[in-house]
This record gives sequence, structure tokens and C-alpha cells, in this order.
Amino acid sequence: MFNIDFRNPKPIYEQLVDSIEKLVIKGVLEQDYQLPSVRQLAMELSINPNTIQRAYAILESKGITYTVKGKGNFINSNCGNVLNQRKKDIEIQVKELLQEARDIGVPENEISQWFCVERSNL
Amino acid sequence: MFNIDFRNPKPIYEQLVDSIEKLVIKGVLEQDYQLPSVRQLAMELSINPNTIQRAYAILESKGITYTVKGKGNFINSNCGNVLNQRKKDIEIQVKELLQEARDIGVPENEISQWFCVERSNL
Amino acid sequence: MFNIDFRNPKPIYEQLVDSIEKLVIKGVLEQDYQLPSVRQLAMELSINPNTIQRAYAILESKGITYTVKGKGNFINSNCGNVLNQRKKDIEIQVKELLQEARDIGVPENEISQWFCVERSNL
Amino acid sequence: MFNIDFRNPKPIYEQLVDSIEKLVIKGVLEQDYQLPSVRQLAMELSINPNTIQRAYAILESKGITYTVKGKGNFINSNCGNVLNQRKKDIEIQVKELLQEARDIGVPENEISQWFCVERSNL
DNA sequence: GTGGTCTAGACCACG
DNA sequence: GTGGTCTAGACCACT
Repeated sequence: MFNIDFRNPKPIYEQLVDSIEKLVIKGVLEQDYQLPSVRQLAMELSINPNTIQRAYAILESKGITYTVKGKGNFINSNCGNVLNQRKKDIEIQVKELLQEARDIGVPENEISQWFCVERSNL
Repeated sequence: MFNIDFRNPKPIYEQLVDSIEKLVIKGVLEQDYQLPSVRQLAMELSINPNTIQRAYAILESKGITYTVKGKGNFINSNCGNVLNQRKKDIEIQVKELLQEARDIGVPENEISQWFCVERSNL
Repeated sequence: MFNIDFRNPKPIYEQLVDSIEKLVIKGVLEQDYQLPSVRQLAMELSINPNTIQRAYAILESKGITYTVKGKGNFINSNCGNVLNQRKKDIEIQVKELLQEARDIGVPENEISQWFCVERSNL
Repeated sequence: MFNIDFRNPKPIYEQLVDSIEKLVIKGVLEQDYQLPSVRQLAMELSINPNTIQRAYAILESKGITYTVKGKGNFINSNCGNVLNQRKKDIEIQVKELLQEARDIGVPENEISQWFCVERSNL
């Protein structure tokens, strides 16, 4: 369910955060869904529990989850915000990349193909 | 000339490599241009010479520069390859981002605005 | 296990890279084998950890190993490529040497003996 | 006449030594031929005179040339030795490479092709 | 514990 | 003067 790649140079805790965040955005994990316990997930993924703990703490600080002591970690209700934040992030990154592409002289018709080819792939 | 940001979490040597690579791609640094000496640049940027040395070594291993012992570091002739490589990298990243945007339900008209707004900025 | 010769003018980190690369090619080090830690190997070989680190970084950039932060360095899966690359390198070097030998007038029967003597040694 | 490549990582003085040595072996430079003066060659090749001086000193120490103070540097009479030395060097290198090739499992028929293809190229 | 970055300073080779 | 290697030691991030 959570895709973790140990060869990925990106830290595991970050991969976990991203993975859960995407599941929330896609609606796979709905409001008040309970995440697996730290220990259980650590077992399943063969990961140090501290690493899971760290990921859960980040998710909570981002407002994506809430913690009930003695109960567990649950998905929060503000999924819309998460989605909108991610949308903005993507938009910014795309615009920066397009800017750089134009700076180094990639012609407009090539750039628009990146956009159109994807469209035709749908 | 080389933008180094000490607060940037990206390592200094990597910032230097990227910075010089971009200058080469943009044609600011032409073939056989001599880069500042390791020690001199270390002074200018208030960076340890070893760090500069590391960046220069990476540039050489990438084929962007060549080194003449006792003389200095110079821009190589195959700038075209560097540019094409960067173009492909940008294309891949843009396509991945667009894919994710569509996955999370960003409507096509919004996506096309990212592209068009930039266009009107020219 | 790793042959390092301090009197060899070839840099230590390069000797280490070559040594490990050969072990991988020969199949002594198999996929996902964990290399000794930077600090441990530094102790064993009486070498500064930075030097080991440098060798490991080169191996990773060559695609021979992969690094998991906080875990260690491991042999990568594409050993075949490394072997093929080395084969081509050897072939090129042999052909250049044979070319030079013929240029300076070494007779064919002597050259073929280089080849045959080795054969009879098997 | 002397091929010097500034981009070659091999030091210039070494390139010069090799270049002259090969000319002697090929018989282009015969006994008692006078090499260009240090100053003149430095001018021609745009090289520091110290570098030329170093190369000439090595050639003399190898017995390939002799120096007459106030006159210049001349080719020695023992060309045969130089050639034989080079022959042995090539032989050793080829045998080492063949050994390694067999170690990493290159089949005999491939190895013999390296030898035969060259032959057919003559 | 692991790897990664950076500094300070020494020493060598090349030109 | 140039680049290249190595050491010693500090500090940070990840598990």
C-alpha cells in the first residue's frame, strides 16, 4: 500500500509522508481512517519504528493527520487544503521548468508538444 | 558570477556544479574558457578550496570541463550534449508533474493556463 | 580483501574503486552485498574515512553500488554492464598495443606467441 | 612533429618523452640527430622551457639521448635497446590484459578475434 | 550505528 | 602559480 524504495536516495520517512499524502489526495484514505500502528507498519515494511514515528509526526504537523493518545493516528478532515497545496506546488514547479526551458532556447513548439502529447495519452 | 546560497540545504559543491553547468548551457562560458583557479574562487566565495576542487572534479567527470595540471580548468567543447541532456531532463520532469496533476484531478483548462500564462509573459 | 598498496603512485581511492569493481566483475561480491562501513574499512586499512568515502561515492556514481543513508553501501544489480564495459576496455587496449607492436616491426610469429603462450598456460 | 595534447591528462613532459622515443624506434630520428634546442622547441609548442628541459633530462637518463654542453641534445646510438625495451613492455602489458580477460570469463574465441581482426586489417 | 558535507592544513606533481 | 591527494576533526541527517 505504501510504496517504499530503499534504493531511492530520498529518505524513507519522506517517502512515507509523500506516499500517505498522495493516498489522501486521491481519496483512498478518507476522513477518520486509522493509519496502521507504528509498530505494525514497522514490521510490515521492515523499517525502524523511529522512522515511522517521524513520518507520522510530520503528517500531524502538516495537519494531514491527528493523533489520539493511546488510540492511534487518523486522517484529518481538511483534504481539500492538502489537494490545493499540492496543486500549487505542482504549478510552481512546472512554471519554473518551463521558464528554464525557454531560457536555454527550447522552441515553443517543442514545449507545447510536452503538453499535447500527454493530452493525447489520456 | 556563481550564485551560492549558504542557507540552501543543497550542498555547496552541487550548487557550484549546477551553476557552472547552466552558464555553459546558456553559452555564457564558451569553449576553452578558463574557470577561476580553485584557490582564487575559494577566496572569492569564502569557501574551502577542497569544496571547489570537488565541484571541478565532478564537472570534469561529467565531461563539461577538462583539467590541465599546473594550468587550470577549462570548458570543454561538447556543450551541445550538455544542453540536450538538460532538455530531456526538463521534459521528463514536466511530463511527470503534468501526469500527477491530472491524476489528482486538476482540470485541463487550468493546466493549459500554466502553459499559456507563461507564454503571454514573453 | 581489498588490496591497497601505499607505495603505488595510483591514488588510494582509485585503487579501492578498481579493487571493488574487479570483485564485482568476478562475482565475488554479489547483488545487495553490503560493503564494510566507511569507518570500519578506514580502521582496517589504516586509511582516513574521507578517502574511503570518496571511493564509495565514485562507485555509486558509476552505478556499481547504491547507498542507503543510515544503512550502508550495497552492490547494485547491473553487474553485467560493468563486466561488458571492462571487456570492451580490455579489447581496445589490447588492439592498440598490438597495433603499436606491428608499427615498430614486431614480427607476427612473436605476437602470436604472446597469445599462444598464455593459452598453453591454462 | 611532436604530438602534444594539452587536454591529455598525461603530463606534457611525459608526452614529449614518449613522442621522441617512438620517433627513435621508428627510425625517424637517427643516431647523432640533433634535437631542437630547449628554447626553440618551447616556442614552437608554446610550452614552458622547464618542461622541455625535464623531458630531455629523462631521455638522457634513459640513455636515449646524450647532451653536449653548449651544443645541444643528440640521439644516442643504442636504438636497438630502446626498441627491445619497448617490445618487452608491450608484451608484458598484453599478457596481463589477456590474463584479466580470461579471469573475467571472456571466451577464447573472442580473445583470438581481437588478434585476428587486427591481422586482417593490415 | 550509518553516510554526507565541510573546514583547515599539509604535501606532492606539473608548468 | 596551477590542480590532486590525504589527514584530522567537526557537524549534520538518517535509521
